[in-house]
Amino acid sequence: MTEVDHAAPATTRSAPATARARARAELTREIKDTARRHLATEGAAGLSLRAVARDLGMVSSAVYRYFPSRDDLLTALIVDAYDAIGAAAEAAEASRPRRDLGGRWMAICRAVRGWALDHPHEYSLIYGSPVPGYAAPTDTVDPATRVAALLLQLLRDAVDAGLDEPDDPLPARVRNDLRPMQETYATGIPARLLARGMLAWSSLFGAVGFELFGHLHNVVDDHEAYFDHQMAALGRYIGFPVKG
Amino acid sequence: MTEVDHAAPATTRSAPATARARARAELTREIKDTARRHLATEGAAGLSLRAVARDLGMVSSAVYRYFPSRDDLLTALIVDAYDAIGAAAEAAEASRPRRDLGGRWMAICRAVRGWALDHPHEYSLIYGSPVPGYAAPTDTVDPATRVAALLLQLLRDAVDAGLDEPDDPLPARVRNDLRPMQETYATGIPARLLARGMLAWSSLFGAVGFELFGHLHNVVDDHEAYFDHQMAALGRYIGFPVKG
DNA sequence: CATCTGTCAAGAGCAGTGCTCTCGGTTCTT
DNA sequence: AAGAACCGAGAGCACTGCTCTTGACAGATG
Repeated sequence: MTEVDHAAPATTRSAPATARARARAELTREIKDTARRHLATEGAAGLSLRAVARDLGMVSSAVYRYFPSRDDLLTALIVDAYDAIGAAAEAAEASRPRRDLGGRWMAICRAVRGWALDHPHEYSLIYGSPVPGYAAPTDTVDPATRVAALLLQLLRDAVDAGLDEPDDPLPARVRNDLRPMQETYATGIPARLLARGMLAWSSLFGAVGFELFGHLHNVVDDHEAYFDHQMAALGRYIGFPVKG
Repeated sequence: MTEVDHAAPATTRSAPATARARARAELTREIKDTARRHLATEGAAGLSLRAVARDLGMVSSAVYRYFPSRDDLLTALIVDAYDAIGAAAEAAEASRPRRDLGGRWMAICRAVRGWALDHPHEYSLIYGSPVPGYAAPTDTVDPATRVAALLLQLLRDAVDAGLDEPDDPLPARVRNDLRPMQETYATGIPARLLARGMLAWSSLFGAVGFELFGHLHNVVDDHEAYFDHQMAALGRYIGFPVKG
């Protein structure tokens, strides 16, 4: 989405200089949009470049001018999906008062679940099994961290608000292993608390995945109430004051 | 895997009466084996009936005599995968003394992770995003419950051993929602404990999925130690005595 | 033993896929 | 205005899942 800016140094970023570049940006967006629509109905494996081209009234080979391969188109969709779920979580979290740690935690959880239910195939794309034969390029790692960054900030705020470090045993091996990332992204968060937060992190996506992928079929009926309870319990486990 | 038995009422089940039936069973197994091998290298979406046939030295249309469609072959692989991971978990759990609740919990967790790492594509098939355009038939639900059944038995044993029900708040809505399945599969397990167990259940697969699908890249290095610690913490959260 | 029925592998063929290459025409740059 | 870069169209390659037909064979029946 920012390739144009990289390639055209001396142009304003909102309106590309040439008409060609403008048309290109427009068409790139349209391709992604229809691809996303196809993704929503057919799923990732059913995403066909030819079908997308057909929908746009162009010939299949023309699409290759914009995305050199099907995987590149997929990558663009993955980046967009990470950005979208990150933005959804950020918006939900920001709507809560900063001191309401439990509310912010629940807001993030609900936003993640809500976005996943609204965009199941896009969620599968980023948190489901990786598309076989497709290796996520490095462009995807940055937007992929937005939700995690939100949770880390929440932990940091909790520490500032006086949240005690839990007294779990934490093996030295794990403590040392976490140190590099702790120093880079989680300054100020004690290791034991960080470990608990990371457990909550993967458990959140585990719960969403279980619901979305059908593993709660015939087990739970009121998925929303169930999810809310489990995430509240998880939040309390970390130490957030969650009412429930 | 039991179609022959259903269709041939008056035959011993170990040795099919006719040579033809024997050959058929043999070839069915061979097709599944090579399909599994292809799955391991190409992934689910790359599973090609023609390629499987080629490997077996037969023509593609012949495979359709054994599996009416690609999806049916996939279903067979899914059933086998559920059975295999269930068997792995059962075997690991059974190797622990019955009273060692924490050890049994950790054995199950490690077995699930170990099997997943050994068979990543098969794991993706059953616990990753569902294959698009493919609806899991009812044949798959039974073997899919083996790991969960193991955990429920563990909870039951814990109750018998005197494990107290946690004093979390549990909304009446969730309690009522869980009642039917509680009465069918989880008799004797108090609702609050059951809820915690189910959180651990989805968290276990969330953790395995996160590792397998690359979400811990550049976050954790020593995945095994990290996993062990998180599962130990989770086990203690349920109330199992896990040393760590 | 002969015959009849059901099963099997083989091959051709259909519609679809990702992707490459070439061919003209347009557009931007110098 | 000339040259370069870009673009859409079309043909074509190798592949896919799947269907249909054909001829060979095995097993039960007369």
